Amino acid sequence: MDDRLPELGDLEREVMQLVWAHGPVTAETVRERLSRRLKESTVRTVLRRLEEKGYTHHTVDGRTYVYHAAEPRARVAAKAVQRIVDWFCNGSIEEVLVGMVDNAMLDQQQLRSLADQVAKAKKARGVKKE
Amino acid sequence: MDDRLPELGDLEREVMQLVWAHGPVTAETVRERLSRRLKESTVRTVLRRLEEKGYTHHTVDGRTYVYHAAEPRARVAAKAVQRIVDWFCNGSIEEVLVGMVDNAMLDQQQLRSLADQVAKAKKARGVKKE
DNA sequence: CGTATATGCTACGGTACGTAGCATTACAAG
DNA sequence: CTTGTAATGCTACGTACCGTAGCATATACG
Repeated sequence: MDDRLPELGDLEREVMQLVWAHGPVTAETVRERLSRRLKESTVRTVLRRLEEKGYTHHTVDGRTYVYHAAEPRARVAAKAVQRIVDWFCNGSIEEVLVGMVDNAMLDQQQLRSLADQVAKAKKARGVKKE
Repeated sequence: MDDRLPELGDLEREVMQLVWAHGPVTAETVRERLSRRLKESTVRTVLRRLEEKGYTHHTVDGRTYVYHAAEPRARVAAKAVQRIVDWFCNGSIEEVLVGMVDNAMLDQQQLRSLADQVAKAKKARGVKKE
């Protein structure tokens, strides 16, 4: 339930954004929305690789593959961050946050308000895990 | 002052850990401390690439290159996190933190205590930027 | 001058990724 | 049943990155 997802290339990431943004998608719908105009087979290859990597899974509608995100965007992002933390800071999230504050990406007030938002978000969603 | 550092491979990351952990280092000292036993030239190549990538810079002591970390570990980690946030969450740090809580990497109490620690760390270091 | 040591430069094999072509299959229309 | 169309399956190719290392060269010291 907690596998490490492999990293993504630029195009793969761009495609995942589309998968997350516009519900389940087909190769065609992805192709239409991409900035660059790529061949169908290119898009399909990317989608297939994303599935191999565990980012999506697909269902079949008629003859057409419909791709769904395997995990919500926020969770994937969180895992990516977790990996960073493990790599660079021996698992210490504190150190990273301190670095962010230090780097002016974040200030204390923001951090505090984040704590509130998170608490609210959790409560709003219900306890779900109990 | 705010360039995007390229990503690192596994060995490169391991070497950076040593650079951060044990002050300025030479290729030899890195080699001695590495888990695997690698050739000198290998270590030097890695160090050189790290410098090209902007992670280190070197000074010369006699004939020997001494490598220093270009930026503190926490700052590099923070930048890496920032990149994740940009990629996946359109710059919303909130979303990532919510995801982390959701993923049980972090809970509200931790987050709150982090806010305190960060505040304390900042104060302890002095205002430095004003 | 010769020897040890440090650097400069180049290389090679594997893997990931962007990109795409070709073969094949399935279903619908005639 | 035959044929065309649309979707998939499989393979490939070039480039870049990275782990790994060899060989050539320069320099300090005895």
